Amino acid sequence: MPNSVRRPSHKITGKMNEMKENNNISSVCTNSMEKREEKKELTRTTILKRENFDMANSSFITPPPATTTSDIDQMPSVYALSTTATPPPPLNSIFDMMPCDIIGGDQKAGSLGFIDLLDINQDFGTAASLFDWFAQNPIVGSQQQQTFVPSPASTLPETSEVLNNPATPNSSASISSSSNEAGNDAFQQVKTGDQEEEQDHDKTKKQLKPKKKNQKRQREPRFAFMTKSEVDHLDDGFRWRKYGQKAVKNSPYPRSYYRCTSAGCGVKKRVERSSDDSSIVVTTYEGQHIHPSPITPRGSIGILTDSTGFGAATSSFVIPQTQYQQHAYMYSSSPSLNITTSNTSFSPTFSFHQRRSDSPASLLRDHGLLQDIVPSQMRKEPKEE
DNA sequence: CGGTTTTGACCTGCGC
DNA sequence: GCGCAGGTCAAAACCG
Repeated sequence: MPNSVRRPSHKITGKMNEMKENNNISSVCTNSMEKREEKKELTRTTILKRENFDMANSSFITPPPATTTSDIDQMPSVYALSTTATPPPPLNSIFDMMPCDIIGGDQKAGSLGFIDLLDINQDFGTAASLFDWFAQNPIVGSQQQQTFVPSPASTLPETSEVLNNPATPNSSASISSSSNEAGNDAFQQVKTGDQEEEQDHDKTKKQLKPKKKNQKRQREPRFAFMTKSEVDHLDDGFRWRKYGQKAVKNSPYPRSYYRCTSAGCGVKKRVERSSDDSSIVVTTYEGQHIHPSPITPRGSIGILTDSTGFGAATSSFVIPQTQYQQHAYMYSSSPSLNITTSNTSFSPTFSFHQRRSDSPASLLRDHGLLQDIVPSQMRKEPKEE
């Protein structure tokens, strides 16, 4: 499926060669066959994981394999950053039992659908997947407090990390839905709050083609998450075309740029590995999908769909998400960090992730990602409350 | 042949 | 203005 490296080794840039010499990076191979085989191996892992899940019954056929013996086995450490103004709306679905930001920080209609979660899950590589955890920890109902397992204080998060932003990956949000009008409104607020992007859809193109001078480039809201995976490009249910790759400063790993292949859809995403922990992949989405996911056929999982039929068509979940807190939250696994959900309104009792040099926030901050995701004012450390 | 990836060149924003 | 780094373009190569 992936074309992998299609050029002879001599085509690889010096930087890449350098990277290969210094790291055991799966994505950096000067030998195309090597890389291809490597990809196959990774894909195999992915498939195995998917097979563990009974799509028809929405349950695991066999217990998902645990990867560690730590608390992380119990539940994934999930970190999230949300950048919107108010708490998310009520979650009256399966999402009630999920860290909302995992399934999407989308302000319009929820981002990553259940299917998409699966897709992500399937590519978690060796990490204990979120889905694994969900399957094992059927937290049902509301008024439930979820305390996420802390990640090792000395290192990066062990499993996955979600950084949320108004924008979400496969948000069906751009398509109006009776079930999430509020979400749409909220989304508008979010967009206008951040920047006036009425034609955000066309904006991307504009900013690419005739780059007018003195016209400050405005970016789509972003949504980023971190996953521990051997696979760089996670399958999120959408089709992407790689349009660029750049070496990242202070990082041996390159950053790849992808664009949604759907006509008119300007959603982009970039994927890079953490320089500190090569097993962690940081995926950043930018923009809103204006179309259903083309690769979410596992419809039996579609527990929730949106009334427009959009969600139904895609088997993706649509969360009438509105706005999030106008701060960068860390859905942390730290014992002191809790997420409490309510059945009437999603008013998570967020606790700010304590500043730690090795925290995901600082990680992103230090590596230039956070600044792209979270508005500057929000990047400021939350005040003690 | 159409779609995707690769990759050097180019553009843009920003700090100095 | 200059240099740097991030982001994008687009031709060529590649794959099914």
